[in-house]
Amino acid sequence: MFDTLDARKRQARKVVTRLRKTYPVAECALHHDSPFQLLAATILSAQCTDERVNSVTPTLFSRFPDPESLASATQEQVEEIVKPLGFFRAKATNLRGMAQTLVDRHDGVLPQSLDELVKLPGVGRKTANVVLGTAFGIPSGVVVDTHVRRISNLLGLTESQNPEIIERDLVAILPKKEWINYSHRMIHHGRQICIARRPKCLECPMLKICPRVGLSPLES
DNA sequence: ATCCCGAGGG
DNA sequence: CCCTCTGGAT
Repeated sequence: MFDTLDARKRQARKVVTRLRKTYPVAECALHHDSPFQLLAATILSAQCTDERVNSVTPTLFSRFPDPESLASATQEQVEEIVKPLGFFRAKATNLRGMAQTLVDRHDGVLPQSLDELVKLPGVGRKTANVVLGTAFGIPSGVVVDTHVRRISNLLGLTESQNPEIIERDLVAILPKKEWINYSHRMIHHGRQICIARRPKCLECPMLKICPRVGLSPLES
């Protein structure tokens, strides 16, 4: 769609402008009171809406508010709490392993580098970028989740389906200042307007710059 | 490429 | 019934 790097940068600028105008406050929707809790909530958010994560984290964090307490929890205790989220065995295992690793190797404190965060059980680039950007204000990359992937493809900002390549493409055309906000706003946009199943194109602030329009019937 | 896993929408 | 929801590990 956009052949040159320059063309994609121009498109990216338009997208960023309209996102900022439409969603002035870009915030993380996962409830948390500490970087550790944000990390735990983000691990739980895999293949599951943030609302559902928020429905179990009050219980989880009231019983296990920090790495030490979560590391000492039993598998059954954690599974019971996270069961409604799906993947409950893997998520419970990852949460406990993550907490145990923090206690054993990091003095119970979150490392502030992508390389170290990614070594924690259940933590990939997406989760590490969320924590670095949102909890520590360190823009180490762009968070690429299902919404960012889908809409970035739709808007012609990348052609790839591979999250790592998508992140590389986005990093190349977005100002570093916008990395964190871009993801938060895209995720919000994906949930409210550009919904995967049934996009509300007629309400979309980016209708005029969306290459999809004209190629297929407009969704209401 | 496949598995983990459950809930809700269309 | 199929798809999607802030993925990650094997």
